[in-house]
Amino acid sequence: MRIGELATKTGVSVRALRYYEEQGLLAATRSSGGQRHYLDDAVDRVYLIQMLYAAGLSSRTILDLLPCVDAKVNTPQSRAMLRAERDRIDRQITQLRQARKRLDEVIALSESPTNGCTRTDTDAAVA
Amino acid sequence: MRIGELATKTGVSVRALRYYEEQGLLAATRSSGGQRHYLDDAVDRVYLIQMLYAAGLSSRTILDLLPCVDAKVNTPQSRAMLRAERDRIDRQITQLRQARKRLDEVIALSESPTNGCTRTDTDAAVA
DNA sequence: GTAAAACCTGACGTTCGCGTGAGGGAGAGC
DNA sequence: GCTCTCCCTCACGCGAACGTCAGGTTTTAC
Repeated sequence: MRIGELATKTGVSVRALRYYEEQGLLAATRSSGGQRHYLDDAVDRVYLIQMLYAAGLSSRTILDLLPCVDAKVNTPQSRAMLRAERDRIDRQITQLRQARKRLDEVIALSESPTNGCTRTDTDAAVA
Repeated sequence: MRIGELATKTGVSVRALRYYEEQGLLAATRSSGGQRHYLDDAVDRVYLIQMLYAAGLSSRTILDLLPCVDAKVNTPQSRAMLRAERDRIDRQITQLRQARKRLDEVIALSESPTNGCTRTDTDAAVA
């Protein structure tokens, strides 16, 4: 398939797909005219890349990890890298949970009936 | 205390603290010579700001939320904002867990003894 | 009173993951 | 062969959270 189709299938912009290629994350063959052609499994590849981006990994880190995910590389170094990233994600989840907890406390306080100035949306609608 | 002390106490750079003030997140009094002076509770304030940054909130969002955290503002709008951010954090945690799961699968595979090319660090040390 | 820290205000630089034209070729339908 | 859509390669822009000089002032220590 060509780049436009891959873009609509994955919901990722054409610009982003070209950027992924530039970063070495997504390979494509070229037609005689220079246009990119992708195999069907590129769709999953893009999803995977997006997932890792969403997890806060940089292009560089993803580039290092992809060969491990493809099981083409399996060295002590690559496994250490995988574990390091997993641990980083764990720490990030912990941080997020702390922030969430903190926000929850504030929300609970602001919605508590003991707080004089609490007003619900329905109150506001009535008023 | 002055800005340098606050920086070392919190582990945040002097530049960052000045940036927080610029964004309206962190107030400071000034000496006659123009130098910033902070109260002791500024330390906790900085930790809170860092926590919210780590949770992916922008300066602007933090600026909007801080009065709620200080319980100085409690309107239907502010509560909706708090809940919206909490939900965003929840979604982010979900995404992170997915990525973590994916990495874990890869790690399990790479460390599985059925995988021919698995080699532990101790193996490497022996070899 | 003098030197060394520590501090001040601009203001430009950096990184990342793209968005957004500009200007032109490739490919499919008629 | 013509047009229309899709695609190509530069290449600049951006927004966020600071880093990093430059050039000058304040505070502190001796």
